[in-house]
Amino acid sequence: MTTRDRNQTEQRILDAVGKIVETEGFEAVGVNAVANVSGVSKVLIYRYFGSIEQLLAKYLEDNDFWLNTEFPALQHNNVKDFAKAVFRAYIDMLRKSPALRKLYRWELTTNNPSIEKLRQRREETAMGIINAVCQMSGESLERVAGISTLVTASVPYLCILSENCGVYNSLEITSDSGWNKLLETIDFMFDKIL
Amino acid sequence: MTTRDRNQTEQRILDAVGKIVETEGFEAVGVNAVANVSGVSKVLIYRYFGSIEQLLAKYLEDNDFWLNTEFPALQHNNVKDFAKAVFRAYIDMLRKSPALRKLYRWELTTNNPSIEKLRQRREETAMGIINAVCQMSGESLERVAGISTLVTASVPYLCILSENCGVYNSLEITSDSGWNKLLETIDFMFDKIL
DNA sequence: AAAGTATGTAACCTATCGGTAACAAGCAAG
DNA sequence: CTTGCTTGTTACCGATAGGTTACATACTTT
Repeated sequence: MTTRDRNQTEQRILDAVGKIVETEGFEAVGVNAVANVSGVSKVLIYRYFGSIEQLLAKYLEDNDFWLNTEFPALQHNNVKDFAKAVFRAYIDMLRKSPALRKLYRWELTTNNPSIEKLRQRREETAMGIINAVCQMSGESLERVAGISTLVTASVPYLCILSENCGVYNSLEITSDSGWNKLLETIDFMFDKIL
Repeated sequence: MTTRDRNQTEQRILDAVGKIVETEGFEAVGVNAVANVSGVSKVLIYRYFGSIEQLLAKYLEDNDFWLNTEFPALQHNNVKDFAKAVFRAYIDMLRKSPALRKLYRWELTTNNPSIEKLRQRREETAMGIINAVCQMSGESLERVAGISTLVTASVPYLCILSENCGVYNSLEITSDSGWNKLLETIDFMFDKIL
């Protein structure tokens, strides 16, 4: 394009990254692919972003992927409902966002400074919530962390898997039907445990 | 090599696949890589196996990756101990085998007939166990399937992640320490729920 | 108007990928 | 011995990857 507008060009490049990420994942984000999808010469990618790594870093920065949904305000009266709501939001987030699913998938095959930073922020957010639940419920840190881990680790796995596989343990993970059953189980678990 | 022994050559190729899978994962298994690692001309890979897909199919067939550990014999007297033992075995299996971790990782990014077959067999095995637990405990299928899903989905996720990340929700997923805490939580959960 | 800088493209380079053709050498059967 | 099949290697092909060089065009500044 001969628009001669650096800001617009940069945005065009970043938009192309987003499109590729959503459809094919971070693994597919290369100079040639971005150049083709954006319609911009690949030279400009290097000129404006330095490298693909830095381009991806910028993309991650723009779409702030560290646990960004505003979590339901801490309701100090009811621990169980709070915990349930948090996980519900977490599941919704991952089920709705292809890009986020692709990010979680990418993290399983790759490691780099951007990802480590993301993980660190996520860890902080998660531990904040976990500590809050600990105080509210009187349960031990290990217990709450353990339960939380079972849920927050299985969810991305199932969400990623659902793009290739329809049924897991007889649950339809591609439709609300299966996820509602899972949510019921999670609710039940918190009722019994917390 | 000029050994002139087809069986041995085929084995050499398959061994190379195994080595690549364990270290770099299924994504890295290409003709050139296999040829280099095995020291065999890549022409022979095509001649003896047809394609990389078929080579991988053979590899998966040889190392039977469908939930293959002999699970603790069904103890009809104690449901909880049975469930705990099953998951303990599952975790051990995944933590011990790099190849199996790589397989689970591969399944999240790829789909093909071999993988679908694996998933189907796994589904059957899992549902066999789940149904057994249902009958023993009197719990509903949805409940048992839900709980089982939380565990069997979070475990591969954490095992894969542990190759790039040391701590998750304050748990050390790279050492026994973290996993023991998780096992305690699982035990606790079964005590409270089943 | 002239010089310098910012924006853009086309063309090229090297490396590597999957895949094949052509050829060399061993071995078995007539 | 010679014919024919099997096992093996070398060398090549086209496609595509990341990355760079060289050049054209516009805008800004003096």
